[in-house]
Amino acid sequence: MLVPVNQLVYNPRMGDPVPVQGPARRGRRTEILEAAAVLFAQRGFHGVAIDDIGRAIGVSGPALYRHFRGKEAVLAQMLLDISERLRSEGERRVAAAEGPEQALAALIDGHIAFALGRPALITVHDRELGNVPEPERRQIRRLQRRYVEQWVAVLSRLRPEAGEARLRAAVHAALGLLNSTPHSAGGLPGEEMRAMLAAMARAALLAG
Amino acid sequence: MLVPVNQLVYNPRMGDPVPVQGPARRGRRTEILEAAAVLFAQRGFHGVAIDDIGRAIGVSGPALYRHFRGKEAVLAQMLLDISERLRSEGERRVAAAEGPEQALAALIDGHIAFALGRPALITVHDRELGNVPEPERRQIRRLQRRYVEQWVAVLSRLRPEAGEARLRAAVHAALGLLNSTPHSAGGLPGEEMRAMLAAMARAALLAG
DNA sequence: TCGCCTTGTTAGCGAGCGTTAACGAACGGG
DNA sequence: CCCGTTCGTTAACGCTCGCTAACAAGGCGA
Repeated sequence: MLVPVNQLVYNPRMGDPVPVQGPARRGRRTEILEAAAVLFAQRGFHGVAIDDIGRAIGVSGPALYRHFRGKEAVLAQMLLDISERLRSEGERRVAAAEGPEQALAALIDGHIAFALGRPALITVHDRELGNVPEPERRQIRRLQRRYVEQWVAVLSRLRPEAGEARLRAAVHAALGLLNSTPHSAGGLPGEEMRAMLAAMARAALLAG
Repeated sequence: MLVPVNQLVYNPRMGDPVPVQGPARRGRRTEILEAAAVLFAQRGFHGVAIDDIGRAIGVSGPALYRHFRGKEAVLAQMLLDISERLRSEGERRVAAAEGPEQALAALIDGHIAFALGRPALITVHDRELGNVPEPERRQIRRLQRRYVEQWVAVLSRLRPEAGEARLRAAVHAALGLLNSTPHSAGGLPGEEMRAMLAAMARAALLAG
């Protein structure tokens, strides 16, 4: 099997170069972010060493510093990506929907797709904000707040009698329900799980 | 103010002994477990040092080894306590209820009381199992499973048409909803929060 | 072809961690 | 009154970690 040279890992101590297994050579930054997400989700930010991340993608530890300013920068970039993606996807979906019922369903479906498709990212997203250094922490919080406010806005059109504080708390609880799926994964086939979570989230939001 | 001598912290480097502030002299083991729970919830198991735990209760780091075999033993004891308490309380409540509707409401209320009353414990309980060493890990898992099965049993009497796998997944999701309250805490007065969470969990479980 | 840029490598530093060792003050029973 | 037990202390060991330094190989434009 022939492999382009830039897919080889250089390591004179390990004998001949070896092809990088993995997702077909996107940028190394992305590769690092994905490997780190899985590790952070499994063991927590402080439980993962720089060398672990490197080993997961077939390079040595300090190679990471060619792409990030440090370990905290990896986490910060990761959470920024997730928050921004949730927010923009949410905006897109709400704009494309006609009426608040459809908008709510679209928000729920989008969040479920993300939670089931990238469980590690969702896990890190709601556990590790406290380890992000201060400048980026604020930005991530802002994005998260904007995302929640989309949900609240949609929901307050469906339940105009409820106060905003209550709706916000209800949205947080519903997101907690959806975000818990990575931990309790398995058991159910994907499509059934998706439908069940959607029904549960919808019922909870309308009952809260 | 007079203080019993055994409430004084001995530390020759810090000048005169100083009264222990804190919950009125229960056992040191309990004191350590409670302080550690708060710290673990805030920063994660690996983000907390032995010295942090000691400092939180007014003693130095290695004092902990008079009461626990090590840092992991603190975590293990903590999760064992929580799991056992959830399980036994659940059993008690289910036994005291008449009919599955009341039993479900009792389980929900009990879990909410625990989540709102001891947010740090709940947080640690569903995040840090992975850091518990192997002998105790299994025991904790067994207790958790028994607790979930109580929920499943009650729910399957209310919805006999649904398969057990589906009910189990629904229960996990509902517990995720309830366990998320520590993160989104505040905003709502306690009683309103309690009632809202109960309504949401009930609706979600009956809709899933 | 030369030389720079990119992206790896290994070696090592300094800090922090969990843990153990050795010791000391207060208390309680003989 | 002493002496063992309990529960603290400080010091230090060994290990791991994040990060930097110094160097190397391949690609590519002038």
